Amino acid sequence: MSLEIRAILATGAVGSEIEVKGWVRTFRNNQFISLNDGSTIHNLQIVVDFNQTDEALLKRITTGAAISVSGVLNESQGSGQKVELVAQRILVLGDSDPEKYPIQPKKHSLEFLRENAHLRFRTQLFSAVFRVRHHLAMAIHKYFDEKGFFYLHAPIITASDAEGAGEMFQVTNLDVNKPPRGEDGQINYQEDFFGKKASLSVSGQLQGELAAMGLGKVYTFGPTFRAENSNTARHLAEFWMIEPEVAFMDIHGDMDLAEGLLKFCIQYALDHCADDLQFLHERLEQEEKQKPQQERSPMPLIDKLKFCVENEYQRLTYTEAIEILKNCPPNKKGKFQFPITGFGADLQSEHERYLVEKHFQKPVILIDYPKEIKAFYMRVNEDDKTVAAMDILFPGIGEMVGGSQREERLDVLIKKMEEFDIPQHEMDWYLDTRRFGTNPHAGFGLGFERLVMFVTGMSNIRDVIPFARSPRNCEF
RNA sequence: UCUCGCUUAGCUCAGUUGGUUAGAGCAUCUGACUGUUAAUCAGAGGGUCGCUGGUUCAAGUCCAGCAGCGAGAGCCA
Repeated sequence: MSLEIRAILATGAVGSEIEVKGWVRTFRNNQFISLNDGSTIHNLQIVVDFNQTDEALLKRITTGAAISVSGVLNESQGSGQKVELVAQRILVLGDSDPEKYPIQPKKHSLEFLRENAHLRFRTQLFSAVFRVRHHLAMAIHKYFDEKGFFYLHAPIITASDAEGAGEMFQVTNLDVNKPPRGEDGQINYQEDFFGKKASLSVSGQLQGELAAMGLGKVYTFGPTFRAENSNTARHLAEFWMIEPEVAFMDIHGDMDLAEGLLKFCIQYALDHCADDLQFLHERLEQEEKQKPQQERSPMPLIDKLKFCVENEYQRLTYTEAIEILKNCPPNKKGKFQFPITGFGADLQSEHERYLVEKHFQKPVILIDYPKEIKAFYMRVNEDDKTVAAMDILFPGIGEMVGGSQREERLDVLIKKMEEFDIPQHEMDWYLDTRRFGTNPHAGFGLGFERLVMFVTGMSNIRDVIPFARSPRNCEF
């Protein structure tokens, strides 16, 4: 039985005879193997007596090779590690041709590793990122489970295109070269697999609302698809989203739920990923040193994470934010590309960044947006000008969470749907929630990859998902 | 989709006002050394300068188109 390196480093007894399996990171001095098995960021040092080892075997111990080693765990004579494994028997399980293996014992650019996404799990950086990603996913489930939520599997294929969250990917098994057409020349979707036009889901919210109207508190956590031609470091065509939906809850409860979730997840990562976060922290500090003083982040990674757990997020209304922005120096000096003149304007990235990174210097929750710039299902406030929407903005990330209290009044909702040009007959099942036992309820969407970005300090969203899907890119 | 930038060895990059045979570090290979931690020392191999076309006696270098990648913006999570 071979042991995990994580367990050996944590509890391995000096003098014990053990076996390990892993991949060679480096082989120094014909004598020292750095072995990693993915269980931890740390490597186990294997000591080889090259005088007693077959030369042909030594030549096969190359970067990337999979090996099995048995021997005795000793206290290390070197200063880099406490214990090391003195090899008695080494087996090469899988060779790795050093002339061809792309991952070298040297620094690689993130772009290069992205092109080699199938091999990047073998680097310290990406193994750390994906271990953190795992723990954050566990934290999501733990938070909701402890609060009595039920995990709802919303459908991935949907025939509803009224969610308005973005462009959709069509799902069909019709022959795209010669689809069946009706007399009017239009494609006849009655002959398609579902008997109607279908797409990949852009949001599980509407289905979440249906479930919340019986189960009370539910959340979804699954893949979500947007066919937008977005080419940024913050968008993916396929990403994972968490969408809780709660009956009998207003916008303030919604904010508490979201802020609590973010703090819980960040604390969970601090508790469960200390070694990986330490590595990411140091990596980021190295990177910051390369940057000019002005562009440097005001806080190192772990301090920033602790700050976001310990401090209240700044809550303010859209109208208050507009006042701050209208009177702020960059607006007065004309530094904004989109100057703020008054109520009604949608906030651009530059405005959100000013509020979060310059003015408040902490996460910000904005509520009560003008009703025209938000989705049809958000509840109209008493002023009839704003809706009970909330966005949580994070430094360096932008919008982490978008949520709202839902419009529970049937007549108001129908009127809004007319204003937004949403065909009522297609959404009858949704309107039934307002016809039968309607009540104030609320929910939000959290972009999982954006949370992973924030916690790991990675600056490109394609580096926190195993295999990124983005415009013109569907490799692996 | 828009704006800007980049594309030179396996990787990261340098390459002057256009001018002989395009360089460095790392990696790889060979040898030496053998308690290393990005090991060290000596040597070697490695290039269709993204693609297509143009200007010129002469193009890695200038121009145009295309492609890919990146940064920012829009859309949003």
